[in-house]
Amino acid sequence: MHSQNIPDIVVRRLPSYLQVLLHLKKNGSLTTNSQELGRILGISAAQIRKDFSHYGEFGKQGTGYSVPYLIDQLTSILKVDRVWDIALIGAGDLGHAIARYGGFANRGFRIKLIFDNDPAKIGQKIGEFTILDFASISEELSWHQIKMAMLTVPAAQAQSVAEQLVKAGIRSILSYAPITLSLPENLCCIEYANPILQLQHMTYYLGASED
Amino acid sequence: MHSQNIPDIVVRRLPSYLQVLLHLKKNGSLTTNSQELGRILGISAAQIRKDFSHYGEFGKQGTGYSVPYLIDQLTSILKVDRVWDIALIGAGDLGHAIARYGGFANRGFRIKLIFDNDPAKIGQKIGEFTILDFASISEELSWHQIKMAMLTVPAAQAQSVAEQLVKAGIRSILSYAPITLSLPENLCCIEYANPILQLQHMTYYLGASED
DNA sequence: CATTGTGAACGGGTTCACAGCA
DNA sequence: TGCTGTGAACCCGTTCACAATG
Repeated sequence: MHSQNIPDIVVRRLPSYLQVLLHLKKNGSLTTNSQELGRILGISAAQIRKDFSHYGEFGKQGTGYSVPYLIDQLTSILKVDRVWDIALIGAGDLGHAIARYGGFANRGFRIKLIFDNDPAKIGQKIGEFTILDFASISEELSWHQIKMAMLTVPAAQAQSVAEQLVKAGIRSILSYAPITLSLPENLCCIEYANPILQLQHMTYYLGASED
Repeated sequence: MHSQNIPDIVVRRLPSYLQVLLHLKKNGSLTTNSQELGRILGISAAQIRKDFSHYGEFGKQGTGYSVPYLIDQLTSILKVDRVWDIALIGAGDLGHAIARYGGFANRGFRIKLIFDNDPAKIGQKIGEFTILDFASISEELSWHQIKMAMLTVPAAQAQSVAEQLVKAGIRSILSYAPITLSLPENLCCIEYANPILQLQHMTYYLGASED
């Protein structure tokens, strides 16, 4: 481990490295190298080596990297060598879809509680979950020691709800609301999931002739 | 309009500018300025002015920007001054959820066709849609003049399906599959939607003490 | 007088190129 | 020989600072 302040742009690439390594492992690869990883991810081999070098020396000259060892290292660095419980806030269509989606569990994340503030929804079931009253969020999060949330409430409520989440102890928010949240950034880490923005980025590059 | 090769990192910010402007307009603002936009988005005012300057001079000294005018400009630049039809590939849980999600229509995107290759699903209904046979994708896309696709098939099939999409005329793919697609990049623009990667990025910053 | 548009300066991320090592 | 790890060079995006202007 070499340095304290590793650029966030480096940190953002680590999860995709882990994803590729898990894929390689599933296909039976025991070793890989920076060139192969770069080819798969579409980035340069030098960049991958440099990124790893922020955390230590994981490879062997002439051989490359041990896939299982590198997976262990990245898993540890990303702190996903454990299961993180998540609170889902907002039991609308999107919230329902996410609650029913099974893809998180096998990657170290587990949706544990679901909240809404609509009296008509509170108490109802989504699969195994019972929708809880958002008014009780502080006690529930504290009891279950939950630090991460997914936010699927309407845009108009997202800022206010996010502020209450931080007050209730949430330290990371993955927001599906199409607004930029304003929170004390030393208290809470925010990521946005917004397919509209991604689609608009792509239409930019679609030629005028194409319809 | 000043230049031809505008950095992609600039292009990626344009959709979020548009998002904020639409939000301001809904709240009744007729004008804004680079400082306000920067504050809302958490980036510097200089950066916003520089970004706009790639495309023209949209503001007035001393006054700032007209919100409706800037919306028009960005809408045109991003080519979202029209409706884009989208093909949804994969009618699993995620595909169903996206098909039922109503948030695309009011932003210029419309899911038009849904495909799957599972005989048990072909012909079934999702809301208004009938699931079509993936084998007929070329004719359908060509008939409907569709250039954009959302990919919600299992990871194991994603690469092969993506290749067939490109052959069938798709030029932009928003992929929900947790793998990196390898496609001729002059033929197809790819975006990835992968909440796992975003969650792993956030756990990196969650202190060891927090559980 | 407030705010834009922009050349210049700055800073930092990427690539290069090679020493070092299995 | 093959590939890593890394200082140095390079490149490019961001910020600065100010002339221009309604």
